[in-house]
Amino acid sequence: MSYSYEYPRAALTVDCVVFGLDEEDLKILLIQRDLAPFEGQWALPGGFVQLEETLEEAARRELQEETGIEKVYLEQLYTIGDLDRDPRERVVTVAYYALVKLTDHKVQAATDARNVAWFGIDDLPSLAFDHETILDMAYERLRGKVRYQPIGFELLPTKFTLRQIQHLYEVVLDRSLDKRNFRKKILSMDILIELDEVETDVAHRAARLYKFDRRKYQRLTKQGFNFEI
Amino acid sequence: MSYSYEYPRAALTVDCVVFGLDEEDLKILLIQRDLAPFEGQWALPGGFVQLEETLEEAARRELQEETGIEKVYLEQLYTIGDLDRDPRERVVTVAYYALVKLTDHKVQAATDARNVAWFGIDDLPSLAFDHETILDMAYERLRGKVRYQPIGFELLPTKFTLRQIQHLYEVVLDRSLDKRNFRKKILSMDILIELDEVETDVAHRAARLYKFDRRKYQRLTKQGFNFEI
DNA sequence: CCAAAAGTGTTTCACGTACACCCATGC
DNA sequence: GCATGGGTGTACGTGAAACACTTTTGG
Repeated sequence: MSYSYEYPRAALTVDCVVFGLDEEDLKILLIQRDLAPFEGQWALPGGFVQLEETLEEAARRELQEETGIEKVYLEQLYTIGDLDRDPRERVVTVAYYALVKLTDHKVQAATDARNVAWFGIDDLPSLAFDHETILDMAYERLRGKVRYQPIGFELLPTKFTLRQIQHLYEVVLDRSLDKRNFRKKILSMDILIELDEVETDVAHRAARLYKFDRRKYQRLTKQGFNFEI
Repeated sequence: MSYSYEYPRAALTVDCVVFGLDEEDLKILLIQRDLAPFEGQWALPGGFVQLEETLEEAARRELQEETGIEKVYLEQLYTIGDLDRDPRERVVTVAYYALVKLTDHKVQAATDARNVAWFGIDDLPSLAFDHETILDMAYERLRGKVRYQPIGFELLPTKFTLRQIQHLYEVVLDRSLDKRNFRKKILSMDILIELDEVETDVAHRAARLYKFDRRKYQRLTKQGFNFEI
C-alpha cells in the first residue's frame, strides 16, 4: 500500500528531550539507535507522527514505546526543518521537552530491544542527527522557564525538602544560592504545603517535607501573582 | 506528476502573525482568502512548505508573495497539529510571528489578486481555520517577550522618540507607564544612541530622536546585562 | 560526642514607584 | 499668547543580597 500526493511532502517526526534530576546533576534520557542511519549511536527518543494523532500525542506515544515513560510534564520546544538534518530525505521534527520525577519513574527498560539510559548533562555521548542542537535548545529553555514558572517541581518527588528545591535551582541555573534567602523567598510565595512529615533514612537531622500547592498557585496567578526565583 | 510514500503524510504549512504599530494601536496584517475553504474570509498570510526550503524560508517567501513584506523580524511561535484544523485533510502548521516597521513598509498591495489589510488588534474580523488561536498565542508571546528582549524596536522606525517607545510599551502591555520613570529606565540601560536630530512636522516642541544601539546591546548582553522593562 | 545538615533574623543597599512643574515650538 | 507635548528630580518604601550561629539527629 502507498499514498500519493500531487506535491512532495516532508516526513514529520517528534523528538523529546527528557530531563531528570538526582542528587548530583541534571540527567538526560537517551536511546541507542538500532537502525541506520546513525546505527548504534545515542539519540533523543522520538519517531514519526501518525495521521490520526496530534503532535503531543505522538510525542507521548513515542516516549512510552521507547522508554516506558508516561504521564510527565511535556512542552513543545521548537520545530526544526533544516534541509539536510536527515541524510535519507527531508524530515521536519517537532521537538518537545519533558520533565520527569526520577524517583517515581525509576530507570526504565525500553519495551523494544533498544538500549535506554540516563546521562549526566555534562557527560553526554555524541548524538545522532542534530540532536545536540535540540538538546541545547531544551536546556536553554528549561533554564529560562524554571525561573518564572513553577515547572521545577516536575523534577522533584511529590514530597520534597526545601534543600531539594534549592539544589534543583542550583543545578539548573548552574550557580549557588543563599540558603536563608532562598527559603525566605520560596516560603513567602505561599505556594508550598508544609507537611507533618520529615525525611527518613538520613544520617543527620531530618528535614521537613513540603508539597507544591498547584491549586493555590493557580488561584494566586489569577490574582496577578508571578512566580519568580 | 505525483509523489508516493509508504505511509500517509500530513501536509505542512507556515502561517505568520504580522504585527505593526501606529499612533493608535497594534495592527495585524491579514489577507482575504480567494479559495475554498473559508473563501472570502480573512486569514493569516501563509502557505505550503516546499521541499527545498527551510521553514523560515517558507514563511518569508509566503509573506513576500502574499503581502510584499520582506526583511522583517521573524520568530517561530508554535506548531499546531490538531487533527481537524483544516477540513480538507491533516495539515500541520508552523506558526511564526513577524514585527514590521509600519513607517518603512507602507501598507503593501499583494502581488497576486488577494486583498490585504491591516486591522486594529481590538477590531479584528473573524478568521479562517484556527487562526484566532494562533493570533492569540502570538500576542501573548509578544506581550511576554517585549519585556525582556529588545524586540519592540522592530516595530518602531529606525529613528524614534522616547515618547514612541513608551507608547509602544503602553500599547503592547496594555497599561499606562510613568513618563519620568520610563525615560530614566530606558536611558539607564545605555542601549540608545542619542541623535543630533529632532522630530519634524509636529505642532509643538519637537522631541529628540534616538536609535537602538544593537552592537552595544549585544556587548552588554555578553557581560551579563539583561534587558527588562 | 562528633559529624552533618536543618533551621533561623537583621542590616544594608539598590531599585521601583509616585508625583508636578517649567520649557520650547508652531500656529 | 496659547495649546501641546518635551523634558526634568526627589522622596519613600519594598525587596534583594550579604552574612553566622544554634539545633537536631544518627552513628
